[in-house]
Amino acid sequence: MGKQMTEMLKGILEGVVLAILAVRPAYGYEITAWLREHGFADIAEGTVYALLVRVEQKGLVDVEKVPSEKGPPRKVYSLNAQGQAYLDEFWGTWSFLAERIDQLRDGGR
Amino acid sequence: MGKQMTEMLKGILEGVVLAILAVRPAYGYEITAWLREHGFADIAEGTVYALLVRVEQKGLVDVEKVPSEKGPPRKVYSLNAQGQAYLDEFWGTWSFLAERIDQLRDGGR
DNA sequence: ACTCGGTACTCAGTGTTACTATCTACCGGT
DNA sequence: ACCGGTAGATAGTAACACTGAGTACCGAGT
Repeated sequence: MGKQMTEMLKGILEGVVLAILAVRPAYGYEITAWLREHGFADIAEGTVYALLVRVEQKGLVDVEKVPSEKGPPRKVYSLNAQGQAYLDEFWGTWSFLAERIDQLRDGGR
Repeated sequence: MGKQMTEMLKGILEGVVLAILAVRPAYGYEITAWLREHGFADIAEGTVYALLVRVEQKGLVDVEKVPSEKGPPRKVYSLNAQGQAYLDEFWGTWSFLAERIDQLRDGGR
């Protein structure tokens, strides 16, 4: 994947992950797999975990340790009220940006 | 403007500026003004100049000094072939991302 | 019993990017 | 002579995703 994608993901990936958590709670490994399946091909594992730590510290998600049948216990993240508010704001910002940029593409004005 | 916007702009602003230059050549101050008028309200002046230096060093634009009636000479930037190629790639990346994210918004899948 | 592959998470260090704040410089009008 | 608007440059900072390595746990095959 290009460097462009990498840079564009900044500030977007966080919203994407929160959007995933809005559908249903999930744990890091699962989210990474989901992203890979859905076209965000080359997102490093470490990136997702680091991001989850950040959103946890910001208080946007609740965490629950769940023992796994294979491997170490899973940290299952779920969106809380504050996270939902943040996500709503994210969609607002995204809509605004996407609109401006699509406008820019067809016609330059 | 929120911190979210700031972070989202990373990797996008460069494409936006190149898209502006694709329509017609322009200089830094002009680009800043254009951005302000078109809703990218709080982009600091220094940001645009730094960005222009970057794209110039990457060889994506040609530069021409044009004496101004007011103030110091303008550095007029115009998109060259390499810049056009980069811009095309940017649109490709953007389309991909925008599609995934819009998909994510309505329904989570 | 022992390795091996898959699952799951952690962490230190790096590079890119936009912001802030400040500075230089030129011009016309008062 | 000064001031506001035009035009550009620069040093330092913070945020974010990446790289690369490491830890740990389990079940199946040999």
